[in-house]
Amino acid sequence: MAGQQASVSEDPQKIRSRILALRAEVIKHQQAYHMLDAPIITDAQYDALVRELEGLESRYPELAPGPSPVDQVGFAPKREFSEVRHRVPMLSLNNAFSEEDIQQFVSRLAQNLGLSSEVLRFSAELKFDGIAVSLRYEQGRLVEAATRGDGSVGEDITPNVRVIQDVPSQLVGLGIPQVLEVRGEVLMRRRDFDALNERQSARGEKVFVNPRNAAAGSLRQLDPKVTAERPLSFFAYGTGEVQWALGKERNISTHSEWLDALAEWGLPVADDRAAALSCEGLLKFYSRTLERRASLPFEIDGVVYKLESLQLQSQAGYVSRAPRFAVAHKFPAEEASTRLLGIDVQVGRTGALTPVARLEPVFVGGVTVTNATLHNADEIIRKGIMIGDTVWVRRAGDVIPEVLGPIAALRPAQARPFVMPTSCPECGTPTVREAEEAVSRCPAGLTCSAQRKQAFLHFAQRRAMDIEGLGEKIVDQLVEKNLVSSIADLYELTADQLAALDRMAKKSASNLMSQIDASRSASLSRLLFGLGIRHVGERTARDLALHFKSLQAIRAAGLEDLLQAPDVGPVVAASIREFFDNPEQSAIVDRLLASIRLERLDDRPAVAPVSRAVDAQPFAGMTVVLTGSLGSMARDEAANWIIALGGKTSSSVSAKTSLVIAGEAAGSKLARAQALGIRVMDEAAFLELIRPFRDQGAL
DNA sequence: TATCCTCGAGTTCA
DNA sequence: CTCGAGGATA
Repeated sequence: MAGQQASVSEDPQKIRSRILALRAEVIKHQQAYHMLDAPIITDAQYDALVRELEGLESRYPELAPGPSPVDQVGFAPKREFSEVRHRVPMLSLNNAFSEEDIQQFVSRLAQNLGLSSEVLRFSAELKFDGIAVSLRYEQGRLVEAATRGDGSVGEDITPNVRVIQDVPSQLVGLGIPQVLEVRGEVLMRRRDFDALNERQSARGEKVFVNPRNAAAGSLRQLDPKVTAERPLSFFAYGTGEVQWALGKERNISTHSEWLDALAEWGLPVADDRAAALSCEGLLKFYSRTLERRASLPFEIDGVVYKLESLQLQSQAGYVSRAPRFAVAHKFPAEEASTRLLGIDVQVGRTGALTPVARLEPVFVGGVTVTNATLHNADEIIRKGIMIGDTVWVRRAGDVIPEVLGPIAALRPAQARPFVMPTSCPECGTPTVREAEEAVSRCPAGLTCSAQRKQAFLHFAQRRAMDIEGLGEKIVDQLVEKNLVSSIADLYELTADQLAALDRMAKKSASNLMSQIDASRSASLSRLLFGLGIRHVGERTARDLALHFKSLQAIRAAGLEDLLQAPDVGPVVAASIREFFDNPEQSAIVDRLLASIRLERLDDRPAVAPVSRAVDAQPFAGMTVVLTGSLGSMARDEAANWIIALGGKTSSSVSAKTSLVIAGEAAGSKLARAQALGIRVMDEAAFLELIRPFRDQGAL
């Protein structure tokens, strides 16, 4: 792929051609990014190209004649817009990717200034993923707006910026300079982006890959009426040219004071910022912001640190195209492009065929991704993905990677479309697809080895029979060696049989044996869930157990009886009947009952409400949603506390939700809660709330 | 009948 | 975590 370090030998001819190739590549991406608003590679990949080119050009200046694209901050303006020359150039920032980079930045700066690094103080702000613009105010009135362009000449986008609600056309307040150039970022909030895309696709118009592209595309409309319909936002983060009226200079000595002043005059300045931090404080700001990244209403790609003292800033000066006194501390990229090598088809427990993308490994969102689900055939068509494409992969706050879509320009001639197999890839049975359903299924049931394996894994999982040690590797072997053909056979396995398996010593075999034995004493709700009846999940299994009180009663229940149980409708009732009417399944249940003692109906939250003692129950009558990971206790435990203290938990945020408790790395649920204006509590506050009860040892 | 709310099912990587 | 779909409710 482009951007990989070619091992350049010392042959001058080769170095020269590498430099020329890199220059061509960099120029191509600069054009794609700045002129067409359609980047082909990620910022990180682009940065890598630039770094390699810079390295070669500085080591071998004699082989690199003429101007280098590296010296261009951006790219020359599109011809449709008239040019604006920036009176103070709009520079870019140097990037840092690690703590070491930051420490180095601080100590180098201290050295340059002849000061100790401990005395330096910095401001910290968000680095918005949007479009940099410069707004010129004269006597407080907006007179001109321009894009960054190549840093010295940008495009005149004044009519478009005038229709952005966030941008005041008139500044308010006292002590406004005669001339004030405000530097800031135009961006689109996530919610606005989603809504815009929905509208675009409803109208059959182009949808945008991400908010940044949407903002760029919207800002550079030739017709400002179109821009006016696009929900753009603006945040100010600095200044360009400033001229004070004679004798009216305001005493501003730090960067943070400037931001305060801009906010005072009516310009939007992001609240998420910090002043006067030490190097250590910067790193704290970074990690705190990284945690909150997913729950912010807009996208950011890092944080920016600037030396506070304006006087020291001017002492520090500039290196070619970036200030020495500021640095961008970038987050790991959330999006990356990579090649789609193939699409495999997996068979799930219910026989559902799921296409899975096999990707060339790519580092995105902090991990290396090689697989990503594509859900179903419709999804692949909707996204227009073909095998062999270069695709965008995203791994946002929500852990699970997602293929966004192909980069059309990079589609190879031999790319081929995906075809859903018409027979099961595991057992060859012809697949069926119900009308109106998105999934294809293998109808073979337990005859299909893939489904049989999944049945074991489901039965053994923690929330079902909780047989630790019965994982994928072991199940594969048990099934392939025909040691078991149904879950009932598990209870007839011997320690010798287990010990004969690969990767199974005597010790682990006997551990597994005792785990299996331990599961012989179980609750009805766990067994019901473990059977794997379609549409009967953990919750429904529990409802059924508590309603019918015995497996016999459930097996004997007719459709009418089943419908009486809570949350059971015609589809679920039919599925239950079908399961027990199947002679094969029925025989398995009979055999299981011979091996298992059902000792309880249910063994989870036998949580007694804490009523006495501190009589106010903090969660009385509330519906609470937990999201993110709590550092100090398991989610289940937290849920038990909420139930014990009068509340109810739910898995999704809706208008009925009364409270959201957000742990670390909380994602979309937190964002949704904020959108709906629902009360949000962090872990510390939650612990504080339950502390009196915890101290008493209730639970 | 339409809308809202939950549940079930499938999935990734370290 | 997200999607789709089943069930409850107005």
